[in-house]
Amino acid sequence: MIRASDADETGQHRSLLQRILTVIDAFEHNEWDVSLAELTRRTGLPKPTVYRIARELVRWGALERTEHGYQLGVKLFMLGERVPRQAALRELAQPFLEDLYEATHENTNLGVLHGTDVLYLARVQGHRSSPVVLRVGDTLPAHSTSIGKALLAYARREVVQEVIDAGLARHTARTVVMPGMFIRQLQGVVDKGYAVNDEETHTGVVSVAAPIFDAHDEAVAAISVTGRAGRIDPHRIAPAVRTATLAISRRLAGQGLTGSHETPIMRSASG
Amino acid sequence: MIRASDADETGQHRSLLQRILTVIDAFEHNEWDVSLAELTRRTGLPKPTVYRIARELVRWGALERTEHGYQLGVKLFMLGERVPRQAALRELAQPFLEDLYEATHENTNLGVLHGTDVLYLARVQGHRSSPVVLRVGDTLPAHSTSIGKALLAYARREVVQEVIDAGLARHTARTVVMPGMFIRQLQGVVDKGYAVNDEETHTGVVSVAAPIFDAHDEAVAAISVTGRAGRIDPHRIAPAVRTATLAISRRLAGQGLTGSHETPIMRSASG
DNA sequence: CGACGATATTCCGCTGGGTGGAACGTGTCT
DNA sequence: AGACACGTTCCACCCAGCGGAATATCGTCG
Repeated sequence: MIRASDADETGQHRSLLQRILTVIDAFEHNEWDVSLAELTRRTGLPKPTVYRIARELVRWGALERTEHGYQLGVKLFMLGERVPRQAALRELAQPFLEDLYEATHENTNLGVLHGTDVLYLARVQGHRSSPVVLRVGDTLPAHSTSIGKALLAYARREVVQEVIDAGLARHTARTVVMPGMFIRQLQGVVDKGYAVNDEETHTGVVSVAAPIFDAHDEAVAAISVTGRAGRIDPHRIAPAVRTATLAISRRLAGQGLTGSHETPIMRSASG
Repeated sequence: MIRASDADETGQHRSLLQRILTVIDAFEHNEWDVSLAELTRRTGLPKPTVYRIARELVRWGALERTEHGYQLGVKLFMLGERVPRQAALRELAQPFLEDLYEATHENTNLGVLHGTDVLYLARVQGHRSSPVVLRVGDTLPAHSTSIGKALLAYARREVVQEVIDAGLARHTARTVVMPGMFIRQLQGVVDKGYAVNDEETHTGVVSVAAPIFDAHDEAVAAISVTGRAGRIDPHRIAPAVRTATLAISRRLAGQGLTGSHETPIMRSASG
């Protein structure tokens, strides 16, 4: 049996740190009142243990007490905003997202690759936005989003292979699920300079994305505009998206923001 | 002496949990390459301890390895976006922030009270924004910001007293530092329905804010528009801000979002 | 080139912080 | 009142975590 004796798989939590993280991880998106008993159930940890950990986390601010339980605390929000790469990209891209929104009045998004998914870092959302519930911090499969395709088109082969190996899961009738077709699409993205999502994630929703390059010409993020099929024409909007991403790329290169690590942008004055 | 015998003050870290949090807390805003030695210094913890904790946190994703050290990891960003109250308010307010930005082309902000400070939850920032560096997740003293005054004007007496007790620190020549004057200003806010910051935080920067009320008529957040003094007239913009906050308040009440705790907004379908 | 200083990483025997089963207190059903 | 579920406290056991010290690694001097 390959099954190691560690016996984590099912939720064996050796170290305290593991347990703490398990507790925090037990909270789903936007849950506002998880009881201690519920946490005990989800984590599989003994009740007193969860109780103590939760109490300490509350003291720190990572959790907050609610009427009948706990919720994630404001401290985590503040910490999340400190994460350097995310913060830097967001800050740089935001004005351009605004421009795009103002020009199109459709949702505009900023996303990066995170494994085989797209992680959304920022989003400009108006009143009559598309029906899709998509929050900053959420992830979607890379192969069925315009941002994902825009990034994969310029990514290393292994990354693309990883996505294909993970399986091109079908979400709608139009989702591209054949590896050959998918790779051909990515080549098309390089040719045109932008990627289109034609109802491949949600029926009735289309989007167009273009990549942002850093100083090393690596595609580190992408911007997309999303809207209802029929109401917007991705190919007509594409030039605007490209204009924005080119501008951002230029700034990024100027500031020296590099690839996945080492982010010398906005370093403190001590440098 | 009030000083408890706990002996935390200087950095006595009894429990492992304390230590972990100390390590995470050691990261400042947007730091992208903190060495292990530096963390050791900041936390005051033994080197091997910091090393082990950092390694585990990297495994989990709360930290990431960089060329010569660590930075806060994407996992924290994702967690931060899960925090229910912040996420709910942001999502609700964002379209209106966009409206205000489009109408004024000045920075628009969403903030809440956090102790005696204002915590900024969202921000719409254009190209020719004011010179003030203000990031989402940052805090500023409540008494010298328009959002802070808008919220304090409707807050309970104790909260206002707390701010005054903390000291009305002077930031510019125009900062209101006299308690009596300050309280009179807050009464003026209630009369007019909006609060103005007239170069009280940064010279040359003015702003105007109005509060957002929940179903219990508690002021839970506020929206502001910020711009260079002379270029914008707070009193002229105020009606637009108020229109936005009234609309948000109505939606908030409709969804039943309540005060500081228990946030039934967007609860999962199980409810 | 070798010595030095600063850093990252590993080692290992000791110990006290964390553990979790059990008991207790409280609120809410039928 | 009894039954149940939940939050909270207790306490004796014990192993996870500790941290001083040793080792490895790197860059930078004289």
